[in-house]
Amino acid sequence: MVTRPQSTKKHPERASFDPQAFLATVGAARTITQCQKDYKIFSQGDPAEAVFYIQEGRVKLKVRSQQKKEAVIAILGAGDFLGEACLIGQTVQVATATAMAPSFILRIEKKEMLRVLHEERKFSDFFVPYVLSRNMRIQEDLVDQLFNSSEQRLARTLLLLAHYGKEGKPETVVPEINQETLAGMVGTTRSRVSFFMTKFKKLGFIDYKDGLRVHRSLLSVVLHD
Amino acid sequence: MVTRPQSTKKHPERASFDPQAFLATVGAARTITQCQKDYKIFSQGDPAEAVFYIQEGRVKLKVRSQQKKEAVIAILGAGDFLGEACLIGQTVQVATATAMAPSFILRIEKKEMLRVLHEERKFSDFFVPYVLSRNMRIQEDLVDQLFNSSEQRLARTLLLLAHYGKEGKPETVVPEINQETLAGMVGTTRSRVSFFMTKFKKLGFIDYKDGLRVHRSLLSVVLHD
DNA sequence: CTTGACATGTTCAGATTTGATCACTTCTGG
DNA sequence: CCAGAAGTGATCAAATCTGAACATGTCAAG
Repeated sequence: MVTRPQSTKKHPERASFDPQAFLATVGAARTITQCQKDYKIFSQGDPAEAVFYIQEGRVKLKVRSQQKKEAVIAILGAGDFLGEACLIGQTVQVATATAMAPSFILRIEKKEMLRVLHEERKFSDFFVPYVLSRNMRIQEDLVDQLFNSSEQRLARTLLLLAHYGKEGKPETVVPEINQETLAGMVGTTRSRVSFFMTKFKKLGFIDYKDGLRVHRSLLSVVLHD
Repeated sequence: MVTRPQSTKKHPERASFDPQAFLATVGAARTITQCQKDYKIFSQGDPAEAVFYIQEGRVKLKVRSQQKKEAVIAILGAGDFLGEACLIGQTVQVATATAMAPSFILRIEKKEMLRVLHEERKFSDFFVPYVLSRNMRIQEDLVDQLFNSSEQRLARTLLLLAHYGKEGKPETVVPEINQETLAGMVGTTRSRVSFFMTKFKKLGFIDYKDGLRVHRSLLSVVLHD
């Protein structure tokens, strides 16, 4: 399963932090890239020497195994960081980061990131909770994997992608997500995803009026035994 | 699958940090508990208002689902933190933490933890890489779940528990770990674990001379298609 | 020694999942 | 208009997994 896109709300325990203010501090050691859908920010195996920050857009983090299987371990959005592992000595990227939509990506050199983390209290006060929350997100995904069937995981993924939990209305899922990617997120095969999608459609849990729409009734799948 | 016990080596990118020095700074808002095997540090659902630090010992983090299934999401050792989620506003524990061996556990009140993180640069310089490395560990577990069969995941878990990657010698696995727990870590059933354990035994990948011992040859299971 | 509590080995039928394949539908560019 | 590419729906045998049952082994308390 996969980490859901970052919701805009931040950490309740902390005064919110203005990314712009942060930008100001990193001086020259940063680059802003405006990129299109399918642009590769980095690839698995690339040397890891910078951290990336999503100003706007959506990015998919994909891992490929020796056996050529692929899994999507996270879908990240505005406010998320990528490639933080280089900060703890990871020398190569363990995943491939691809833009799923036009995005603005900020690149901060590892050295600069370390300096800012060390010297700018405001920034580390912001970053610690951020990393902790990423932790929680991944942990939830792991728990989901350990407990639930692929049908339930698909349902959960769809609900999260539709950012459920906000309002009660059926919400449109990010349109540009195909069953292949869903399979990678859920940890199953495309044929399985297709199978469940038609099942959900038949049961009225989802529909395709103007893109894929997820109904709250899909929750019953997640909750059921 | 499950996060392996903390190895003693710390983050290569950072000067090492002396937990004792850290202890000195937290003053009165900490408690040291010496506890026995099976002592519950906290239970799923408990209010989360402190962070715990393992000075010595080993702790199992278990989650129970509505359907009463249980999964072990991490096995933590000396130098690891527990219950950090309260720092980002999590109000109840999402897991149960149980000592697997006699342990020394330090309890730091949330408020104090936040203060120290904010004010003691040395501490946050230590904590950020720590949380990032936890992140990596969980992420690896997630990837393992997404890619590998339960047989492979069991093999990987055993190798990690035997802290493979240090030397080359067969190493004794923590003796006090039963198949039930292994099943919870791997995300499968006990009967499956038993089945694979006997298989591994027959193939000479593990043996029981003086506790469970894992051979490097078990790696072949992890690596094989 | 006997009992009970636990951990483990084994089996098995039924459920689920995989992986591969084929057909059908949009699209898109030439 | 056509060819190719990509996404989807569907099927199916083989592989894998679940959940439950039952047998055995070990240990400690009574």
